[in-house]
This record gives sequence, C-alpha cells and structure tokens, in this order.
Amino acid sequence: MKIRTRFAPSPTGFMHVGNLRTALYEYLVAKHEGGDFILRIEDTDQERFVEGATDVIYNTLKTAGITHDEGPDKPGDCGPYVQSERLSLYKPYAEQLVKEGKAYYCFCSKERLAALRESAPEGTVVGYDRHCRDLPQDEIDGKLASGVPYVIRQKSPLTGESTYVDAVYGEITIKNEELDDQILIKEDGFPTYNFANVIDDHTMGITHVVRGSEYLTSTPKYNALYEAFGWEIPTYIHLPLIMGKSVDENGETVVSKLSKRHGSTGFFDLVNEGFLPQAIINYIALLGWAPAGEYENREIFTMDELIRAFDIHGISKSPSVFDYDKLEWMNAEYIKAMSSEEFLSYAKPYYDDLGLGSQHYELLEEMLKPRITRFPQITEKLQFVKELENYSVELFVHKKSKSSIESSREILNDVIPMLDGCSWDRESITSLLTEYAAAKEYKNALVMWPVRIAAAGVAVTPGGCAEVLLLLGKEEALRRLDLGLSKL
RNA sequence: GGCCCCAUGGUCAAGCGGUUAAGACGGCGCCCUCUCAAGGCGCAAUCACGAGUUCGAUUCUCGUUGGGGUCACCA
Repeated sequence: MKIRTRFAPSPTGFMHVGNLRTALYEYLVAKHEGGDFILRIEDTDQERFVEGATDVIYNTLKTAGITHDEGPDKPGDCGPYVQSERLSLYKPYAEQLVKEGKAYYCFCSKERLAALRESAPEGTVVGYDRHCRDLPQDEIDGKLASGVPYVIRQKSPLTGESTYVDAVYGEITIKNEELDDQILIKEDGFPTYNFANVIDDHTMGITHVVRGSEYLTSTPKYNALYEAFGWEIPTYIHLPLIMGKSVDENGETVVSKLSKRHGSTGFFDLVNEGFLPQAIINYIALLGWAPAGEYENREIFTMDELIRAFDIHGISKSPSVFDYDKLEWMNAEYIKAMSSEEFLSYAKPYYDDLGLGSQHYELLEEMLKPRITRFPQITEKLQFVKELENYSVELFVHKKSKSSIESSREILNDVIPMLDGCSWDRESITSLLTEYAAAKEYKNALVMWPVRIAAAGVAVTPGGCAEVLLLLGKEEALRRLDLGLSKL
C-alpha cells in the first residue's frame, strides 16, 4: 500500500520551526517509501482568520524544499484541500453517529459549561458532566424543533481502557474515564478540529499520521471515531517536542516549549537573519532524529539524502532543545561549501552597499567564506571599508607582535613611500612588506600590524594587511596610512 | 491536581546485558598566524537516584526524583 502523509497547518500567518519540522518528517516518512505528501489547510476556526496566511504556508514549504503532491494549489483526487471548502461534508457524518447511538445532541449552554468548570474543587479539572447524554427522545425532538442551539458530542466509553500502538512511543494505554465526550460539531455547525481531522484523514486516504507528542493522550478519542465509523486506524507517529532554553529572573536556566522568548522561532525570521533554508532544514531534521547505518554520524544532508536516510526508528522520544549555536555552525558549513557564483549571489547586496565592485569579488569570497556564519555579518565585518573610525593611537600598541608607538611610527614612515610606488596587487604588496621586514630583521608581525591598523582603524579585520589595503584601493589606503602616521 | 510520556556530558545524540560509553556543537589548550576566522592536533565533560532480575546492568522490571505534555464549542 502506498503511504500517504499530510501536513495540516492552520493558517495563522506564522510558521513555527516546530511545525516546519513536523511537516518535514511527514514529508520524509512518505518520500522515503515513495509515498505521497498532502497539504491540507485547516481553517475551521472562523475567528482566527488571518489574511495572506496561506501564502506564508506555501512560501515556507517552497523555500524549504518540501513539495507536496496534492494540496489546494495542486488538485488531486481528494479535494478540496481546504477545510472551509469541505464544510458540508462533516455534519452528515456526525448525524450518522447520532442515528447509530454513538453520538448525541447536547444543548448545554457555554455558560453552563463554564459554571461547571468553575465549580470544580481547587486544583482539579473537570470535564463535561454528560448532562445531555441520555436525554429522553421527546425532549431532544422538542428542543430541536424549537431551534435551541446545540452541539453534537461523541459518546465516549465510560469504563475500561483504550490501547493503541504508536510507532515511536510504543503501546499507549489511557483509562476511558479520562476521555471526555468531545464535541464533533460546534454550535455554528462547523466541525471541531479533532473531528474534521479524522474525517479528512480518512477520506484523503492518509495512512500515517505524523504529529507532535501533545496528541499522545487524545489519540484514543480519534481512534474511537475511526472505530465508530468502522474505518481503519492509521499508523501513528508522534514526535517529541522542540524546546527552548532561557534564563529566568533568578538566573536559573529553564527549558520550555520553544517560543519567541527563546529567540526567533519563525522560519522566515530565521531566514531574514541569514540562516539558509537548507541549513535550517538540515538542522531541524537532526533535532529529534538520528541517522543510522551508512549515514550514522553524518551531519550534513541534502533533502534527497534525508529522504534516503530517514527511518522512523531513529526518532527520539524525549524533547530536544533548539540550539542556535549548532544551527549557526551548520549554516557556516553550508556557506563554506558554496560555489563562487552562489556565494556571490548572497553576498552581492552587501558588497553593493559597501561600494565594493566586481574587481574585489574573488578576494572578498576568500576573505569572507571562512569568517561569516551568516551573510548579514558582512556589513559589520567590512564596516572599516566604508568609513575609517576615529581610532586611538593605543591601537598601534600590540604586545604579541611587539608593536609600539615608536616602532609603528618608524615603519609607517619607511613603508608609505615604498607602497606609493608599488604595484597594487597582493603579490607585490606582500613581498614589499615582507622584504622590508627581512631587511630590517623585523618579524613580519611587527610591520604588518601598524600598516593594517592604520589602514583599517580597527584591530580585527577579516583578512590580513595586504587584503585590507587591496580592498581600500591604493589612493584611499595611502590616505589612511598618512593619517595614521600623523597620529603618531 | 488526575492521566500520559520521557530521562546518556552544557546542547544534539550513538548505544539496544559484557564497550577504554561513539560522533557533532559549544568550552578549554596547543599548532598555524600581522588581527579575527578557517584548518590541524589534543583535553575536560554523561549513564538522575534507590531497589530488584542476572555470573554481569547505561541497557530489563519496579519505585523515587526531575522534566515535558494533556485535561476548550483552539487548532
């Protein structure tokens, strides 16, 4: 049987990396077995409609490289793929259950339910008291006829226990008394998420339900529905949650479900900060899953490799903490592996902003590739090219290279006229400086340091002395060197 | 609070009765070096605790502790 999985986000206008990872695993589970991956939009909550939110979903999947086989924008045999367009479909199913005595009309007002909850003893939580579960038929008919608002509730078993097998967590058993008579159809006639989910998954032929572990305890309710209809229960693959780490007001480190307070958690937030979509995907693929066999210990994966290597048995059961440092490292790995063309395509906007032309591209790539972990860092790393800081003369003093004010003065004084007559290429500049050092019996460091400092005006530059001079151009470089000498 | 799940270094994690308990990120040190990186080499750091089972437990069972999840006319 062909495997079919689905990603069923609700359009909130924001794609959390946790949701993205779920989508990724759903995609991988299907594709590893040559199955289909379906996109379904769950928008039954009328109060939460967000304009343009579905576009965020499409764009995320597209830039993440997760392509669905069927969806609102890719018609298949199970459409429509938007729940709000399937509304007429759900109620008949619920009514069928009512007829069969597996569900019932409930006329309890929201006020009554709220009061019920409030009456619960301190520290406890109570569910619905099943007030309408066994109403006399004539009372039901009367209320229906006079138009009393109602919801349809599922009749959950009152005793015993329900067991199912999850592909990653194994056997899960829940006492039936823990199960509420969940609402299937809301007062507005719309299905609840749980109900629509089951109907859709079944009618769309979903074979493997992949979702977060927060559904572990409510799954028996889903199964009760499948059983009520006599449908085959899908394979469940529950995923461990993604956590974030933060420090509370007492300085204690606390771990909790990943949220905004842990930093950027939206896919596009991360992209805007300079994280590459492939790196993000690669990183989250490894958050909660470990490859085995020939792929064991491998860290860098293309999507095709992920598809080949993915295996349900490698999915972890315990929650994992999102580690921005590791993501950063991985992003750098992707940058280092880029071709020159690709690197340039990402870097060019920053070069343009700094006024660095194409004659510098090769040198810039060499300088930047091992030094940036995200492209936006280019601006800061090369700020010295754009403007010379009003630096302090103390910068010329460097203990390790033995550079001092005096030595710097002498060296700049000697070297400036020489550079003035020097051909402006890396080879020439480097040999001029090293030969000067050799002639004076100075360490290279002693002469390179002051030249670089005078040219850049900052202690840290992404490259050496010659590279800095080259980026500046002869005229500007000499102007800065003269300025530096005048400070000494 | 009831119920469910989880538990290997700071983090991601391999392990699936007998191992010197992998690897990666991060940290630290050394090398390289004009700064910062990158790269190379190396170091520190883990089986939460307590009972069992067993010739032998990180591994199996139970309990404790800790963490997470869940108890909506939200999805």
